[in-house]
Amino acid sequence: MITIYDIARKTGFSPTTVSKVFNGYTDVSQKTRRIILDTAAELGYVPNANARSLTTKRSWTIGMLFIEPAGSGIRHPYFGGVIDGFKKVATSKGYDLMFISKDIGGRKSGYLEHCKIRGVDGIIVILPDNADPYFHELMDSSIPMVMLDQYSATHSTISSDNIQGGVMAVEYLYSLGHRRIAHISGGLDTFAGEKRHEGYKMALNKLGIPLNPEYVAEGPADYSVESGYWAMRKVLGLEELPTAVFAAGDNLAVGAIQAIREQGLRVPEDISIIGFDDIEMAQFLTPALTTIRQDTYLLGSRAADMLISTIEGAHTVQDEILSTELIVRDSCQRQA
Amino acid sequence: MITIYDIARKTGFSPTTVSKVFNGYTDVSQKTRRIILDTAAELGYVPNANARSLTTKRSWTIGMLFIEPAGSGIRHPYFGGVIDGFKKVATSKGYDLMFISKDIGGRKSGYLEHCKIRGVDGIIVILPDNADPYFHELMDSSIPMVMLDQYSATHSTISSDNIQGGVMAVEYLYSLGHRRIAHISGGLDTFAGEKRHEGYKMALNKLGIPLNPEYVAEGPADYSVESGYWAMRKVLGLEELPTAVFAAGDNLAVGAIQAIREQGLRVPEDISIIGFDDIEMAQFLTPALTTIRQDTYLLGSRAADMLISTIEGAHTVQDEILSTELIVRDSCQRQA
DNA sequence: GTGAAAGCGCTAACAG
DNA sequence: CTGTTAGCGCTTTCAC
Repeated sequence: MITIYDIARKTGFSPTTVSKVFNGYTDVSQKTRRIILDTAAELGYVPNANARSLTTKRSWTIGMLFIEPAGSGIRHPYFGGVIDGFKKVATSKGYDLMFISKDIGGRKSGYLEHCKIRGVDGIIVILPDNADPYFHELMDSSIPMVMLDQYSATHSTISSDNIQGGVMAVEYLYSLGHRRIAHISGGLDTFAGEKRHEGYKMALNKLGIPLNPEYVAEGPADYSVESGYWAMRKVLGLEELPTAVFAAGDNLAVGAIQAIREQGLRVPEDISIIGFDDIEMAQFLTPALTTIRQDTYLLGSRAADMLISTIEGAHTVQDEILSTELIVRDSCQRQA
Repeated sequence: MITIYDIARKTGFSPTTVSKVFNGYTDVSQKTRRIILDTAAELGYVPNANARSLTTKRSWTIGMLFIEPAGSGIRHPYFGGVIDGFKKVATSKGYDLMFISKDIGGRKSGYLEHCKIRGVDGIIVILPDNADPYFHELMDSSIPMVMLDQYSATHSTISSDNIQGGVMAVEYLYSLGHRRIAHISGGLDTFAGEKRHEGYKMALNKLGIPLNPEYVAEGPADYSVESGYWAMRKVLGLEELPTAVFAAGDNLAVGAIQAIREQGLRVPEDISIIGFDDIEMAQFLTPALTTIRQDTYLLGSRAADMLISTIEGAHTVQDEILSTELIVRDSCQRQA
C-alpha cells in the first residue's frame, strides 16, 4: 500500500505538504502541487478512508436503516425507489451507503451501537418502527437522522402526502357514484397506514358518508398481497358489501382482487378497487390498477438532501411532504 | 467518546489487556475480564471500527457492486432478492454491506479505487458488465470477489442454471404441441441472456425443430417491460407468427403480452408465453404467468458464503449453478 | 510555502 | 496473566 509517506520520500516534501495537496489547501505552490500529484499518480496512491476518519471524525458514510417488517426484507418496490434516489444524491455528494442492522456479527447490539462502531455521519430510517426500543435509543442520540413516513418534533422527516392521497382516492370513488366505500389498511399503527386511513375518514366525513367501522379492514402491517387478501376476505363476509374499496397499497389491492374473484365477483364490475403506490406492475395488471402514485425516487433523493444538510451543520428540523397523484386506469368503474 | 484508554485508566489495567478482552483472547483472567467488561458497560464503551481497521487491515465491510443497466437502478425484483439473501448471511458473519459505485464524491474514479479507499474485504458483483473497463480493472486486482451471472476462470461465480431453464421452457412448450417457438432475449451479449438463448437453441435442436433466426428478438439488455414490448412487436411483424414465445425474463413477458394484445391477439389462446424469474407479481397477472423460477434469495446467500470463505482464506475458485424450476400457470396453452 | 511533532483509537509483537 | 512499545495512515496545530 502506498501512503503519503512514500510520496513524501520520493518527492522530498513532507507528509504534511502531501496531505495538504490532497485536501485542497491553497498554501502549496503550484509547482509543488504538480510534482506531488504526478508522483501520486505514478505510484498509484489511494487514500485510506479509515485513517482519515480516525483523525477527522468524519466517515463520509451514511447508514441506511429499515426495520424489516417480518422478513419481507428489502423487496417491496417502495424500497427500491427510495434507495435508488437516496443513493444517487448521497453518492454525488461524496457519501457512501451502508446497511445498518440490529445485530452485528451475530451479536445483538442495536442500531445505535452499530452506528457508533462504524462512525456513520448520519442515518436514514426508511421504515421507522416506534415499537422497537432500539429505534428509540437511536432517536435519542445525537446522530443526524432523517426518517421517512414518520412524525417527529426533533428530527427531520419526509413522506408522501398520505392524507391527501387517501382523500383523493375516496373522492374519486365518490365521483364515480360510490357510497359504500371500504378501506383496507396497511396497519393503523403505522404512520403511512394511519394517515391514509385518516384521509379516508376525512373524505367520507366531508362527503357526508357515515363511517362504517366494519368497512375498515386491517391486516398485518406488511403491505403484502397476502394481507390484502385476508383483509378483503373479512370485508366480503359482511352483510352489505361495499361497491368500492380503497386499499392502502397496491400489493394490498392485488390481494383484495384475488379475494374478490375467488368469491365469484368481478373487478371493477361488482367492486371497484383503488390502490396506493403505483408499483411498476400496476399498469400491467388486469384490470390495470387505478391508484394513488407516490414518487419514491423523489422521496429518497429529497431525504438525502435533507440528511446531508443536517450532517453539514444545518440545525433546522424540516418536515417535507410530497404530493401524490391520482392515476386513473381500469379498476374503478362508475356505480349506477 | 470512550476509548480503551478510559477503561484502562479506570480499571488500572493496561490498554492491551482491555483490547484483549474485546478480542476474545484467552490469556486474561476471568476476574480481570469481568472487571473490564463491567467498566466498559458502565462507561458505555463502543469500539471504533476505523481505528481497528487501520491496524488490522480488515474492514469487515463487503462492497456491493452492480453496474446499473442504464438507470433501471436497483429496482428490478431480482436485485431485491439477491441483496436480501446476501445481506442476511453477510450480517450474520459480522460483515457490513456498502454500495460501491464508479465515482465517489462526484469525481470519476472507478470501482477498484473506491474499494481500495474504503478497504473493503471483498466485493460481490451483482451485474457484471464485461464492456466496462473499470470492471476489468477490478477483476485484475486481488480483491476477493464473487460474481453473479458470469463466467470466470479466475474468480468464483454463481448463477441460476440458465441453460437448463431455457431448455425446460422450450420443452414444456413443445410438450403442449408448439412447434413455432420464438424467443425474446434479454440481450445476447449478456451472460444470462446468452445462456437462456443457448438453452432455447439446445432444446430446439434436440427436438428436431430448425432454428429460425427471425424468431429470436432482442431488445436492450435491461430486462424491462418496454424491451419486451418492442421485441415482441418485431416478432409480430413476421409473415408466419409463432404459436408460443419464451421470454428471457418476466418483465419481458409482460411487455410481450402487451404487444400481443395490442395486435388484437390473445394470450394464451393465440400465443402462449412463458417467462423467466418468477417475480412476485407473475402469479397475479392475467393470465397468471407460466415461468421458470430462479431462487434469487438463495443466489444471494450462497454468494455471500462463497465470498466470505474466500475472504477468509479459501483459494478455490468455485462456479456454483442453482437449478431452476418450471412454474406452470395459465399463460401457456395446448396447441392443436 | 513548508515541515516537525503529536495524536486519532486500536492491535501486535515481545517481555516479563 | 499483564504491560511496554511501536506503529497503522492521516490530519492538525504551530513554528519557521
